Amino acid sequence: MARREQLIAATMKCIARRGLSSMTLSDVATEAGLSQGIVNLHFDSKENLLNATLRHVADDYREQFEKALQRAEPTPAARLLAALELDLKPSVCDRNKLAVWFAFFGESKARPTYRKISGEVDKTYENDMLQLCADVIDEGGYTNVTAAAATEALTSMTYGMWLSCLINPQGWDRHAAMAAIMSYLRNVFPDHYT
Amino acid sequence: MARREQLIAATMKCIARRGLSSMTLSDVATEAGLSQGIVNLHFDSKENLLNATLRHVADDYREQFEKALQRAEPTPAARLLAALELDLKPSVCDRNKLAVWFAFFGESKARPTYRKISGEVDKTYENDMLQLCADVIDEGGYTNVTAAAATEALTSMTYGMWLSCLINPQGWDRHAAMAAIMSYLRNVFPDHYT
DNA sequence: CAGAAAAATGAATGATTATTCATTCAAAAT
DNA sequence: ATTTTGAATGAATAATCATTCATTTTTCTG
Repeated sequence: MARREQLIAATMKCIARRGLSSMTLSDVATEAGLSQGIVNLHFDSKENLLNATLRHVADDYREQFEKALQRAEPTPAARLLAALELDLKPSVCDRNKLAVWFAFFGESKARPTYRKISGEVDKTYENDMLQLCADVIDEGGYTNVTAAAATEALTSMTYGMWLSCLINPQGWDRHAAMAAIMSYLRNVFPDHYT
Repeated sequence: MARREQLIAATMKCIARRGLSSMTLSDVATEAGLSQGIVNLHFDSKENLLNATLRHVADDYREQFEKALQRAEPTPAARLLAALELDLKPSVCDRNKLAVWFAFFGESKARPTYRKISGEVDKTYENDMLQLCADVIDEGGYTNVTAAAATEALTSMTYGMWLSCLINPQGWDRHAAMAAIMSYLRNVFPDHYT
Protein backbone atom coordinates (compact mmCIF):
# COMPACT_ATOMS: atom_id res chain seq x y z
CA MET A 1 0.00 0.00 0.00
CA ALA A 2 2.28 2.72 -1.25
CA ARG A 3 -0.42 5.35 -1.09
CA ARG A 4 -1.04 4.74 2.59
CA GLU A 5 2.63 5.14 3.37
CA GLN A 6 2.79 8.31 1.34
CA LEU A 7 -0.11 9.73 3.31
CA ILE A 8 1.47 8.74 6.59
CA ALA A 9 4.67 10.50 5.57
CA ALA A 10 2.70 13.60 4.66
CA THR A 11 0.92 13.42 7.98
CA MET A 12 4.20 13.34 9.85
CA LYS A 13 5.37 16.43 8.03
CA CYS A 14 2.13 18.23 8.73
CA ILE A 15 2.15 17.36 12.41
CA ALA A 16 5.71 18.60 12.62
CA ARG A 17 4.89 21.78 10.76
CA ARG A 18 1.55 22.76 12.27
CA GLY A 19 1.07 20.67 15.39
CA LEU A 20 -1.55 18.02 15.94
CA SER A 21 -4.28 20.46 16.83
CA SER A 22 -4.09 22.52 13.67
CA MET A 23 -3.27 19.76 11.24
CA THR A 24 -6.13 19.29 8.78
CA LEU A 25 -6.86 16.62 6.20
CA SER A 26 -6.55 19.31 3.54
CA ASP A 27 -3.00 19.94 4.69
CA VAL A 28 -2.19 16.28 4.40
CA ALA A 29 -3.74 15.96 0.96
CA THR A 30 -1.93 19.06 -0.28
CA GLU A 31 1.36 17.88 1.18
CA ALA A 32 0.90 14.60 -0.65
CA GLY A 33 -0.06 16.42 -3.86
CA LEU A 34 -3.46 14.72 -3.91
CA SER A 35 -7.07 15.72 -3.52
CA GLN A 36 -9.40 16.54 -0.63
CA GLY A 37 -11.08 13.22 -0.18
CA ILE A 38 -7.98 11.07 -0.42
CA VAL A 39 -7.50 10.43 3.28
CA ASN A 40 -11.01 9.19 3.82
CA LEU A 41 -10.66 6.99 0.77
CA HIS A 42 -7.65 5.18 2.21
CA PHE A 43 -8.14 5.49 5.94
CA ASP A 44 -11.90 6.07 6.37
CA SER A 45 -11.32 8.66 9.06
CA LYS A 46 -8.84 11.14 10.44
CA GLU A 47 -8.68 9.14 13.65
CA ASN A 48 -7.51 6.07 11.73
CA LEU A 49 -4.87 8.06 9.90
CA LEU A 50 -3.50 9.39 13.17
CA ASN A 51 -3.42 5.96 14.76
CA ALA A 52 -1.64 4.54 11.71
CA THR A 53 0.88 7.36 11.83
CA LEU A 54 1.74 6.75 15.45
CA ARG A 55 1.93 3.03 14.80
CA HIS A 56 4.31 3.68 11.93
CA VAL A 57 6.66 5.80 14.00
CA ALA A 58 6.59 3.23 16.79
CA ASP A 59 7.35 0.32 14.45
CA ASP A 60 10.10 2.31 12.76
CA TYR A 61 11.82 2.88 16.07
CA ARG A 62 11.43 -0.70 17.20
CA GLU A 63 12.96 -1.97 13.97
CA GLN A 64 15.97 0.30 14.28
CA PHE A 65 16.39 -0.71 17.89
CA GLU A 66 16.50 -4.41 17.10
CA LYS A 67 18.87 -3.95 14.19
CA ALA A 68 21.21 -1.85 16.32
CA LEU A 69 21.38 -4.58 18.96
CA GLN A 70 22.01 -7.24 16.35
CA ARG A 71 24.82 -5.29 14.76
CA ALA A 72 26.60 -4.57 18.04
CA GLU A 73 29.36 -6.74 19.46
CA PRO A 74 27.62 -9.39 21.52
CA THR A 75 28.73 -8.12 24.91
CA PRO A 76 26.36 -6.43 27.36
CA ALA A 77 28.40 -3.23 27.46
CA ALA A 78 28.60 -2.92 23.68
CA ARG A 79 24.91 -3.67 23.25
CA LEU A 80 23.90 -1.11 25.85
CA LEU A 81 26.09 1.50 24.22
CA ALA A 82 24.69 0.67 20.79
CA ALA A 83 21.15 1.21 22.06
CA LEU A 84 22.05 4.57 23.56
CA GLU A 85 23.94 5.67 20.47
CA LEU A 86 20.97 4.78 18.33
CA ASP A 87 18.80 7.10 20.37
CA LEU A 88 20.92 10.06 19.38
CA LYS A 89 21.40 9.14 15.73
CA PRO A 90 19.80 11.41 13.16
CA SER A 91 17.51 8.61 12.01
CA VAL A 92 15.91 8.58 15.48
CA CYS A 93 16.56 12.14 16.63
CA ASP A 94 14.70 13.46 13.62
CA ARG A 95 12.50 16.44 14.28
CA ASN A 96 9.65 15.14 12.15
CA LYS A 97 9.56 11.87 14.02
CA LEU A 98 10.05 13.48 17.41
CA ALA A 99 7.30 15.98 16.69
CA VAL A 100 4.94 13.08 16.11
CA TRP A 101 5.92 11.34 19.34
CA PHE A 102 5.51 14.44 21.42
CA ALA A 103 2.32 15.53 19.72
CA PHE A 104 0.79 12.25 20.76
CA PHE A 105 2.30 12.35 24.24
CA GLY A 106 0.52 15.63 24.77
CA GLU A 107 -2.77 13.95 23.92
CA SER A 108 -2.15 10.56 25.46
CA LYS A 109 -4.15 11.16 28.58
CA ALA A 110 -7.24 11.79 26.51
CA ARG A 111 -6.85 9.10 23.86
CA PRO A 112 -6.64 5.49 24.97
CA THR A 113 -5.42 4.26 21.58
CA TYR A 114 -2.46 6.58 21.64
CA ARG A 115 -1.63 5.56 25.15
CA LYS A 116 -1.83 1.93 24.21
CA ILE A 117 0.58 2.24 21.30
CA SER A 118 3.14 4.44 23.01
CA GLY A 119 2.77 2.47 26.24
CA GLU A 120 3.68 -0.74 24.45
CA VAL A 121 6.78 0.77 22.89
CA ASP A 122 7.94 2.32 26.14
CA LYS A 123 7.42 -0.84 28.10
CA THR A 124 9.34 -2.99 25.64
CA TYR A 125 12.13 -0.44 25.46
CA GLU A 126 12.43 -0.14 29.20
CA ASN A 127 12.41 -3.90 29.67
CA ASP A 128 15.20 -4.30 27.14
CA MET A 129 17.22 -1.54 28.73
CA LEU A 130 16.70 -3.08 32.15
CA GLN A 131 18.03 -6.39 30.89
CA LEU A 132 21.06 -4.73 29.31
CA CYS A 133 21.86 -2.80 32.49
CA ALA A 134 21.38 -5.91 34.60
CA ASP A 135 23.80 -7.81 32.36
CA VAL A 136 26.44 -5.10 32.59
CA ILE A 137 26.06 -4.91 36.38
CA ASP A 138 26.20 -8.66 36.66
CA GLU A 139 29.31 -8.95 34.51
CA GLY A 140 31.10 -6.13 36.32
CA GLY A 141 29.97 -7.06 39.80
CA TYR A 142 28.92 -3.46 40.40
CA THR A 143 27.34 -2.65 43.76
CA ASN A 144 27.25 1.11 43.40
CA VAL A 145 23.99 1.11 41.42
CA THR A 146 20.96 -1.09 40.85
CA ALA A 147 19.78 -2.10 37.41
CA ALA A 148 16.50 -0.34 38.08
CA ALA A 149 18.20 2.95 38.95
CA ALA A 150 20.56 2.81 35.97
CA THR A 151 17.69 2.03 33.62
CA GLU A 152 15.55 4.79 35.03
CA ALA A 153 18.43 7.24 34.70
CA LEU A 154 19.38 6.25 31.16
CA THR A 155 15.91 6.01 29.71
CA SER A 156 14.87 9.27 31.32
CA MET A 157 17.97 10.91 29.92
CA THR A 158 17.20 9.83 26.39
CA TYR A 159 13.57 10.94 26.65
CA GLY A 160 14.78 14.28 27.93
CA MET A 161 17.31 14.63 25.15
CA TRP A 162 14.66 13.94 22.56
CA LEU A 163 12.61 16.69 24.07
CA SER A 164 15.52 19.13 23.98
CA CYS A 165 16.20 18.23 20.39
CA LEU A 166 12.60 18.95 19.50
CA ILE A 167 12.18 22.14 21.48
CA ASN A 168 15.53 23.76 20.99
CA PRO A 169 16.88 22.37 17.74
CA GLN A 170 19.52 24.93 16.96
CA GLY A 171 20.98 24.97 20.46
CA TRP A 172 20.98 21.21 20.62
CA ASP A 173 24.19 19.32 20.10
CA ARG A 174 24.29 15.60 19.47
CA HIS A 175 27.89 15.28 20.66
CA ALA A 176 27.25 17.12 23.90
CA ALA A 177 24.30 14.84 24.53
CA MET A 178 26.38 11.76 23.86
CA ALA A 179 29.12 13.16 26.11
CA ALA A 180 26.61 13.45 28.94
CA ILE A 181 25.54 9.85 28.52
CA MET A 182 29.17 8.69 28.31
CA SER A 183 30.00 10.59 31.48
CA TYR A 184 27.23 8.71 33.22
CA LEU A 185 28.41 5.36 31.90
CA ARG A 186 32.05 6.02 32.78
CA ASN A 187 31.22 7.04 36.33
CA VAL A 188 28.72 4.30 37.03
CA PHE A 189 30.31 1.43 35.10
CA PRO A 190 33.99 2.40 35.20
CA ASP A 191 35.31 -1.04 34.23
CA HIS A 192 33.30 -1.10 31.02
CA TYR A 193 33.50 2.39 29.59
CA THR A 194 36.62 4.49 29.41
CA MET B 1 -8.32 39.39 37.91
CA ALA B 2 -9.77 36.42 39.72
CA ARG B 3 -11.93 35.47 36.76
CA ARG B 4 -8.95 35.17 34.46
CA GLU B 5 -7.19 32.88 36.89
CA GLN B 6 -10.30 30.79 37.27
CA LEU B 7 -10.49 30.39 33.51
CA ILE B 8 -6.83 29.47 33.30
CA ALA B 9 -7.33 26.80 35.95
CA ALA B 10 -10.29 25.43 34.01
CA THR B 11 -8.22 25.43 30.85
CA MET B 12 -5.51 23.39 32.52
CA LYS B 13 -8.01 20.81 33.61
CA CYS B 14 -9.54 20.64 30.15
CA ILE B 15 -6.18 20.26 28.44
CA ALA B 16 -5.31 17.49 30.85
CA ARG B 17 -8.63 15.77 30.36
CA ARG B 18 -9.14 16.09 26.61
CA GLY B 19 -5.84 17.12 25.09
CA LEU B 20 -5.08 20.41 23.39
CA SER B 21 -6.60 19.42 20.09
CA SER B 22 -10.03 18.54 21.41
CA MET B 23 -10.31 21.17 24.09
CA THR B 24 -13.08 23.64 23.23
CA LEU B 25 -14.07 26.95 24.71
CA SER B 26 -17.38 25.40 25.70
CA ASP B 27 -15.48 22.85 27.76
CA VAL B 28 -13.60 25.59 29.53
CA ALA B 29 -16.74 27.62 30.20
CA THR B 30 -18.58 24.57 31.51
CA GLU B 31 -15.64 23.56 33.68
CA ALA B 32 -15.64 27.06 35.14
CA GLY B 33 -19.41 26.97 35.63
CA LEU B 34 -19.86 30.00 33.38
CA SER B 35 -21.37 30.72 30.01
CA GLN B 36 -20.35 30.34 26.39
CA GLY B 37 -18.97 33.74 25.66
CA ILE B 38 -16.96 34.10 28.83
CA VAL B 39 -13.55 33.29 27.42
CA ASN B 40 -13.78 35.79 24.62
CA LEU B 41 -14.99 38.37 27.09
CA HIS B 42 -11.87 38.03 29.23
CA PHE B 43 -9.24 36.88 26.75
CA ASP B 44 -10.55 38.03 23.35
CA SER B 45 -9.51 34.79 21.69
CA LYS B 46 -8.74 31.16 22.31
CA GLU B 47 -5.15 31.78 21.26
CA ASN B 48 -4.75 34.37 24.02
CA LEU B 49 -6.20 32.03 26.60
CA LEU B 50 -3.76 29.31 25.63
CA ASN B 51 -0.80 31.67 25.75
CA ALA B 52 -1.88 32.91 29.17
CA THR B 53 -2.23 29.34 30.39
CA LEU B 54 1.26 28.38 29.31
CA ARG B 55 2.63 31.58 30.81
CA HIS B 56 0.89 30.75 34.08
CA VAL B 57 2.38 27.26 34.29
CA ALA B 58 5.81 28.62 33.43
CA ASP B 59 5.64 31.34 36.08
CA ASP B 60 4.35 28.89 38.65
CA TYR B 61 7.34 26.63 38.10
CA ARG B 62 9.82 29.47 38.16
CA GLU B 63 8.45 30.73 41.46
CA GLN B 64 8.70 27.31 43.08
CA PHE B 65 12.23 26.91 41.76
CA GLU B 66 13.41 30.16 43.27
CA LYS B 67 11.76 29.49 46.60
CA ALA B 68 13.30 26.02 46.75
CA LEU B 69 16.78 27.45 46.22
CA GLN B 70 16.22 30.11 48.87
CA ARG B 71 15.04 27.59 51.42
CA ALA B 72 17.98 25.21 50.87
CA GLU B 73 21.15 25.29 52.92
CA PRO B 74 23.44 27.76 51.16
CA THR B 75 25.92 25.18 49.88
CA PRO B 76 26.19 24.23 46.22
CA ALA B 77 25.46 20.56 46.90
CA ALA B 78 22.37 21.27 49.00
CA ARG B 79 21.06 23.78 46.51
CA LEU B 80 21.52 21.40 43.58
CA LEU B 81 19.76 18.65 45.49
CA ALA B 82 16.93 20.98 46.44
CA ALA B 83 16.37 21.87 42.78
CA LEU B 84 16.28 18.21 41.77
CA GLU B 85 13.98 17.27 44.62
CA LEU B 86 11.62 20.04 43.65
CA ASP B 87 11.31 18.57 40.18
CA LEU B 88 9.88 15.37 41.60
CA LYS B 89 7.61 16.94 44.19
CA PRO B 90 3.86 16.56 43.69
CA SER B 91 3.46 20.30 43.24
CA VAL B 92 5.63 20.09 40.12
CA CYS B 93 5.06 16.51 39.04
CA ASP B 94 1.36 17.15 38.83
CA ARG B 95 -0.39 15.53 35.90
CA ASN B 96 -2.51 18.57 35.15
CA LYS B 97 0.52 20.81 34.95
CA LEU B 98 2.61 18.28 33.08
CA ALA B 99 -0.19 17.73 30.59
CA VAL B 100 -0.12 21.43 29.81
CA TRP B 101 3.64 21.48 29.32
CA PHE B 102 3.63 18.50 27.03
CA ALA B 103 0.57 19.60 25.12
CA PHE B 104 2.45 22.74 24.21
CA PHE B 105 5.72 20.94 23.53
CA GLY B 106 3.90 18.92 20.92
CA GLU B 107 2.84 22.14 19.24
CA SER B 108 5.92 24.20 19.84
CA LYS B 109 7.39 23.83 16.39
CA ALA B 110 4.29 25.36 14.90
CA ARG B 111 3.64 28.18 17.37
CA PRO B 112 6.35 30.75 17.92
CA THR B 113 4.71 32.13 21.05
CA TYR B 114 4.72 28.76 22.75
CA ARG B 115 8.32 28.22 21.77
CA LYS B 116 9.24 31.60 23.13
CA ILE B 117 7.67 31.00 26.53
CA SER B 118 8.93 27.48 27.04
CA GLY B 119 12.31 28.38 25.56
CA GLU B 120 12.75 31.14 28.13
CA VAL B 121 11.93 28.83 31.02
CA ASP B 122 14.21 26.08 29.77
CA LYS B 123 17.09 28.42 29.18
CA THR B 124 16.87 29.98 32.62
CA TYR B 125 16.52 26.58 34.25
CA GLU B 126 19.48 25.14 32.40
CA ASN B 127 21.66 28.15 33.16
CA ASP B 128 20.86 27.86 36.85
CA MET B 129 21.55 24.15 36.85
CA LEU B 130 24.83 24.72 35.03
CA GLN B 131 25.89 27.18 37.68
CA LEU B 132 24.97 24.80 40.47
CA CYS B 133 26.85 21.92 38.89
CA ALA B 134 29.86 24.14 38.23
CA ASP B 135 29.87 25.19 41.88
CA VAL B 136 29.73 21.60 43.10
CA ILE B 137 32.51 20.56 40.72
CA ASP B 138 34.59 23.53 41.73
CA GLU B 139 34.16 22.88 45.42
CA GLY B 140 34.89 19.18 45.11
CA GLY B 141 37.70 19.51 42.60
CA TYR B 142 36.06 16.86 40.43
CA THR B 143 37.76 15.99 37.14
CA ASN B 144 35.60 13.01 36.21
CA VAL B 145 32.86 15.14 34.68
CA THR B 146 32.34 18.58 33.18
CA ALA B 147 29.67 20.95 34.37
CA ALA B 148 28.13 20.86 30.92
CA ALA B 149 27.86 17.08 30.88
CA ALA B 150 26.44 16.90 34.41
CA THR B 151 23.88 19.58 33.60
CA GLU B 152 22.87 17.92 30.38
CA ALA B 153 22.50 14.60 32.17
CA LEU B 154 20.52 15.95 35.09
CA THR B 155 18.19 18.23 33.18
CA SER B 156 17.51 15.56 30.58
CA MET B 157 16.77 13.10 33.34
CA THR B 158 14.19 15.36 34.93
CA TYR B 159 12.51 16.10 31.59
CA GLY B 160 12.36 12.38 30.96
CA MET B 161 10.93 11.67 34.36
CA TRP B 162 8.21 14.24 33.84
CA LEU B 163 7.32 12.51 30.63
CA SER B 164 7.16 9.11 32.33
CA CYS B 165 5.01 10.56 35.06
CA LEU B 166 2.60 11.91 32.48
CA ILE B 167 2.47 8.90 30.19
CA ASN B 168 2.55 6.10 32.70
CA PRO B 169 1.16 7.53 35.90
CA GLN B 170 0.26 4.34 37.72
CA GLY B 171 3.58 2.63 36.97
CA TRP B 172 5.51 5.70 37.93
CA ASP B 173 7.21 5.90 41.28
CA ARG B 174 8.54 9.12 42.72
CA HIS B 175 10.97 7.34 45.03
CA ALA B 176 12.41 5.19 42.26
CA ALA B 177 12.93 8.33 40.20
CA MET B 178 14.66 10.08 43.07
CA ALA B 179 16.76 6.97 43.66
CA ALA B 180 17.96 7.12 40.04
CA ILE B 181 18.95 10.75 40.44
CA MET B 182 20.69 10.03 43.73
CA SER B 183 22.60 7.17 42.18
CA TYR B 184 23.86 9.58 39.55
CA LEU B 185 24.86 12.16 42.15
CA ARG B 186 26.59 9.60 44.39
CA ASN B 187 28.62 8.18 41.54
CA VAL B 188 29.57 11.45 39.94
CA PHE B 189 30.00 13.63 43.03
CA PRO B 190 30.95 11.02 45.65
CA ASP B 191 32.33 13.52 48.17
CA HIS B 192 29.06 15.44 48.32
CA TYR B 193 26.33 12.85 48.26
CA THR B 194 26.30 9.67 50.25
C1' DC C 1 -8.61 -2.72 -27.61
C1' DA C 2 -12.94 -2.92 -24.97
C1' DG C 3 -14.83 -3.14 -20.90
C1' DA C 4 -14.61 -3.61 -16.07
C1' DA C 5 -12.70 -2.49 -11.84
C1' DA C 6 -10.20 0.39 -8.95
C1' DA C 7 -8.38 4.75 -7.65
C1' DA C 8 -8.84 9.51 -7.38
C1' DT C 9 -11.23 13.82 -7.66
C1' DG C 10 -13.37 17.97 -5.73
C1' DA C 11 -17.66 20.21 -5.03
C1' DA C 12 -21.33 19.74 -1.72
C1' DT C 13 -22.78 18.56 2.93
C1' DG C 14 -23.09 18.54 7.72
C1' DA C 15 -21.11 18.93 12.16
C1' DT C 16 -18.41 21.32 15.18
C1' DT C 17 -16.92 25.32 17.38
C1' DA C 18 -14.88 30.15 17.80
C1' DT C 19 -16.73 34.51 17.89
C1' DT C 20 -20.17 38.19 18.15
C1' DC C 21 -23.52 40.97 20.22
C1' DA C 22 -28.12 42.37 21.87
C1' DT C 23 -29.84 41.66 26.24
C1' DT C 24 -29.94 40.78 31.34
C1' DC C 25 -28.49 41.57 35.85
C1' DA C 26 -26.31 43.34 39.97
C1' DA C 27 -23.96 46.54 42.16
C1' DA C 28 -22.13 51.15 42.55
C1' DA C 29 -22.68 56.06 41.89
C1' DT C 30 -25.39 60.14 41.77
C1' DA D 1 -34.84 56.30 43.70
C1' DT D 2 -32.70 56.62 39.40
C1' DT D 3 -28.94 56.19 36.48
C1' DT D 4 -24.74 54.27 35.09
C1' DT D 5 -21.48 50.86 34.63
C1' DG D 6 -19.40 46.65 33.69
C1' DA D 7 -19.72 41.81 34.06
C1' DA D 8 -22.08 37.91 32.31
C1' DT D 9 -25.24 35.54 29.36
C1' DG D 10 -26.60 32.58 25.54
C1' DA D 11 -28.73 32.60 21.11
C1' DA D 12 -27.20 33.67 16.55
C1' DT D 13 -23.51 33.90 13.21
C1' DA D 14 -19.55 32.69 10.67
C1' DA D 15 -15.73 29.95 9.81
C1' DT D 16 -13.49 25.74 9.69
C1' DC D 17 -13.01 21.18 8.50
C1' DA D 18 -14.16 16.05 8.29
C1' DT D 19 -16.82 13.38 5.47
C1' DT D 20 -19.62 11.98 1.46
C1' DC D 21 -20.49 10.79 -3.14
C1' DA D 22 -21.47 11.50 -8.07
C1' DT D 23 -18.24 11.89 -11.55
C1' DT D 24 -13.82 11.33 -13.89
C1' DT D 25 -9.47 9.19 -14.64
C1' DT D 26 -6.41 5.45 -14.46
C1' DT D 27 -5.21 0.75 -14.28
C1' DC D 28 -6.18 -4.05 -15.05
C1' DT D 29 -7.73 -8.04 -17.61
C1' DG D 30 -9.31 -11.10 -21.03
